[in-house]
Amino acid sequence: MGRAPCCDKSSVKKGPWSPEEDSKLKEYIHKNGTGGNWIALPHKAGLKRCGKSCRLRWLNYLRPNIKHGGFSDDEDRIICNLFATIGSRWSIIAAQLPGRTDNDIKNYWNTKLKKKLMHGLQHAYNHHSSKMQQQQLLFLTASSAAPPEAAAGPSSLQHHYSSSGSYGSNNSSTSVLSAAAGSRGLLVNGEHHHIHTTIPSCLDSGGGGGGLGLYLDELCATTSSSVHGGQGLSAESFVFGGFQQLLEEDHHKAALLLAAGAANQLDQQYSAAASSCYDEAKLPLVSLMGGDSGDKGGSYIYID
DNA sequence: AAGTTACACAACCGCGGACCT
DNA sequence: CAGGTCCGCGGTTGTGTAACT
Repeated sequence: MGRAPCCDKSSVKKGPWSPEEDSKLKEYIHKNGTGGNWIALPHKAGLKRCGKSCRLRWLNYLRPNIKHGGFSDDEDRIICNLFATIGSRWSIIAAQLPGRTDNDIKNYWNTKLKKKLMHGLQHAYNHHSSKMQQQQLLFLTASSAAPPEAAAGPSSLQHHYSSSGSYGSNNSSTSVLSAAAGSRGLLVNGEHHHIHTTIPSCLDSGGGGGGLGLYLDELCATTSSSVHGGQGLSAESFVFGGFQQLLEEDHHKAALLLAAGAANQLDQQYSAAASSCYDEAKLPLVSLMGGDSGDKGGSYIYID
């Protein structure tokens, strides 16, 4: 037995709302409130609409004090940072931005902010990696590009952390990061790859050297690393994403490019760190993680 | 000027979970 | 406790319009 439909689809109007419908809905809610029952509301308000449609229209458009468009740099930063920490939990992100709706933020992210970040990263990457300038930089998200295995989340994947240095793990941020990472999948080309992170000397805040080995045993893997202690990646530093670098000549190497910092800091932060680290890196440099502890932190990830 | 493409935004859909009976 | 109902969320699709050819 299937789920009962929320309304009679054949008798409700769909598509864009007319000004008359808007005013009916506004007037009704101003007089009566939502009544805690969106299903019954359209009938009471004299609207031939599904309750869910009314709810959406009210919350995303008609509700007082709604702001549309024109996101500020501060808002960009907040969105990036929250996306880094909790992933695509738009309602939670929206709660931090008065006047913004989850739908608005989601659309803004998908249409503008993601591209803005990607462009900044690609620009910096190309600038500092002439060897790879012919290669394809591909944005990846679990929902759109990663294969089903990756989209299935961490439980379907095997993550092994191997330590080749002295670092500790932070369980609290592990959980946050795993949750965030679980919503994404990062495809690492078909073979067994080792991913290492290391702190570039220029950015190391003094916590000591050493690298983190993160083994990805399967074709696909979510990425997560929350090792703290100065060497690792922190939840706060994990901004979004992933990029996949498909290496044409060295075809089994793939790279993750994880954005760092807020959108308007990307070029500056990435460029500075990448330029000082790139020369040292024997393996393809694929990622910079911006630090959460001020401007000193940061890590690279590379894959061999 | 007409046709096509790209983009931004609005709206819909289906699922999971909370709540109620 | 089980089943039904509804809400809220996130992903996806649809639509209008600006930009381009």
